[in-house]
Amino acid sequence: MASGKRAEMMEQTRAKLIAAARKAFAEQGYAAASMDELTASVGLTRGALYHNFGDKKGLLQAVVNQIDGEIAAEAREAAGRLGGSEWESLMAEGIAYIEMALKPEVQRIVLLDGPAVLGDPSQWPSQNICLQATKQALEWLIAEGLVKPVDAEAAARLLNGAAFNAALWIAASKDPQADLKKVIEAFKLLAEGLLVTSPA
Amino acid sequence: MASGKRAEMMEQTRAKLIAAARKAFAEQGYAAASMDELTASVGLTRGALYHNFGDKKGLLQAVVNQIDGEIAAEAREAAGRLGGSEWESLMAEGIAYIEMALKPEVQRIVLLDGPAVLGDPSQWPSQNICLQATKQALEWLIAEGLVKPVDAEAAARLLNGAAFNAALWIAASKDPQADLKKVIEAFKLLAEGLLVTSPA
DNA sequence: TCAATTGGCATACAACATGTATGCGAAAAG
DNA sequence: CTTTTCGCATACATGTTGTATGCCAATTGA
Repeated sequence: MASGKRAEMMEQTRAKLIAAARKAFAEQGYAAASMDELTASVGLTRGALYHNFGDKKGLLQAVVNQIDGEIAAEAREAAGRLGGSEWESLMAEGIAYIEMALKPEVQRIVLLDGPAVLGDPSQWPSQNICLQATKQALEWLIAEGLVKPVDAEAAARLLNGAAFNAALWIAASKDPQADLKKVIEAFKLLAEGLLVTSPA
Repeated sequence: MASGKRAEMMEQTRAKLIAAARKAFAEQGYAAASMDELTASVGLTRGALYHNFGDKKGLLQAVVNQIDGEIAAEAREAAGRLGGSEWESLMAEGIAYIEMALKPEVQRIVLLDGPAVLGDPSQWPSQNICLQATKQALEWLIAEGLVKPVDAEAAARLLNGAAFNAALWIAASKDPQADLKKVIEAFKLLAEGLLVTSPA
């Protein structure tokens, strides 16, 4: 059993640091966030940080992992919510990505600072969750003969890239609600290029 | 008429600084690049930098503008090289973007560090050149009845996002040449979702 | 229960980085 | 030829990351 009081406390400090970092990174950006202030805001010092996460980059990685997990869970839920076809689930998933990426927190941490500090998102273990889901859905659809025989990984990567990048644009838009509708429509049209039979 | 010796020298220092920055940012990344080393590498000091560009971010902006200009020029050339249809030109342009984005220099400076430091690329004056070109091509195709009546800006944004993001993935791939072919094929298929009449 | 030891976190220190204020010297102006 | 301008170097102030060290509570073993 164990895990004792020691490990329990440590998990708590890790959680506190991640929460504080999530807030600081979202509000000030990664580069501008001071680790002194960040740790002090939860009653700790940088000693706790370097002991638990190695360095500033390690803390960002932990934050990104957490957010990405939430995004993947949300997307899965959105895909399963409506009991539509596999293709409709894939569309729902892609649209869920776009909507998640509208949150300022996700934009700054995952879409802007993340790639700059951690490198290509497709290399993150967390991001692979999203990509893998899209890829597997595509592979199933291809095997089923509903989608043209295209490289699933390449197509998944294109769809995700389009979705995330579109979200970045919407966030800076004057009328996010209206532009979101336009993007979703265009996204569906684009994706239908992969389908064997044009819908309706 | 002027421009005199003074302004001439200043243009030269600006050019030297931009060239040095382009090299340093590409090799070490924006955050890790030391402005002391950077300026010293061309026989100057940070005094010249802050006088000419305001701050480190201003220098990055100048570098990004230069690279983006080159990308737009290259893409236009690729689009005009083959005398195909307007649609084929659009595809050639998109593919040119993907290929440009394979260069490590472009990846690190424009795709990774640029957005983190300067914000959403669609707000950059330089990036708008690429987007505007894609958008106008789409508008023409829509007016001509060749492309479905979709919001041109949204579609352009999706295409560009897909292209650039795919390039990021290819660069980390084990077999870039093979994956590039796959991505181009998938990219064409996706884009054809916008066409009114399926090709072939 | 008590001594020994582990280890999570605080403290102190060293190396740098950016941005600003000031000064010099050559080009431009008159 | 004097005066002014201004591009750039120099010097300084402030803040940041990462490491080395120390302390004290929690664990372990008898």
